[in-house]
Amino acid sequence: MSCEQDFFRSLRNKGLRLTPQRKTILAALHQLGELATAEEIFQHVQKSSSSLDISTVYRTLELLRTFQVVTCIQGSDGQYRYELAPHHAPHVHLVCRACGRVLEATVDSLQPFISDAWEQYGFEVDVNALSIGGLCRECCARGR
Amino acid sequence: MSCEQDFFRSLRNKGLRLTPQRKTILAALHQLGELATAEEIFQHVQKSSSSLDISTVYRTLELLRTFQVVTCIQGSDGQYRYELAPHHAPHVHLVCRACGRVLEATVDSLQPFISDAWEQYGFEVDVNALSIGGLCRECCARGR
DNA sequence: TTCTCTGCAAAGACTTTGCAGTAGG
DNA sequence: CCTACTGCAAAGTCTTTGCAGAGAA
Repeated sequence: MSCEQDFFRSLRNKGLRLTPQRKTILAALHQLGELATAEEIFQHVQKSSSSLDISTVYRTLELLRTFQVVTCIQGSDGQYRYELAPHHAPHVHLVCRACGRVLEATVDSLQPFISDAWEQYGFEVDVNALSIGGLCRECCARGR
Repeated sequence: MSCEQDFFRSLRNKGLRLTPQRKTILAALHQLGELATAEEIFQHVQKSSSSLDISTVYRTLELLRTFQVVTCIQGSDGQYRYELAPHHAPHVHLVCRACGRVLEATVDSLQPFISDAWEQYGFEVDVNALSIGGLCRECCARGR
């Protein structure tokens, strides 16, 4: 995966190292695909018999975040959730406050707001780490 | 403040009670105005010599939230911040990921997105509890 | 070899919960 | 007078940190 190569290069530029643990976590992120918590990544890695510490997961995710290899949002439960920075189209996460489900939405219709935030407030919206709270179809119907 | 009257009515409807602590916390929210953490509300109340427990603050904020008297967002530090549900125009919070500052933006330019989320995904956006991450003007300039 | 990284264990920050006494309606 | 509410203390959850040994470059 080219992603690892890129990451390795970024690391080397700063005198940092590509350890097996870091490879493993990067691989887990690929496999999990969707937004995953540190704990979920940890569990996933445990299953594939590699052993590593949860603190390493946190440290690595933070590192990946500073390199913009992953993005992170907070779910409705307050936990951080990570995913690989999209090579595919940027998207927004719709987080249901009732059931916690996360939908992905395109950002097209958000464009006016993004421009507006920039022009009026000089605020640069993190398009790739956007989470929008609300109620999903099912919870709406259920009258929550 | 009419807000307290309304709250009292809502409480009574459910057989709940309007205690001095609840009044105090509601007053603190009025006085603080801006987004405040549970801890800040607690501190504020301490100063005015009323004594109450931090757990009561949490419990009351949760109650106020279920009655939609307050809305709550998470700051860039992951803490929950509360404010009275706007009688004034709904607004969005722009949260700077670098310095934590929170700006308020109007929701007008967000309208296309809100409609889109509803039409395409059946998702009802919480307009009053929206927090958008990004970089504020200063942190942008500082090259973060 | 050098200096970053890891695992371990412990601490930290914020929030929630159980319980017995207090007090609102 | 009933039962919701509070303060207290303790536990819980997620995340961070200090340190000494391991291992990448």
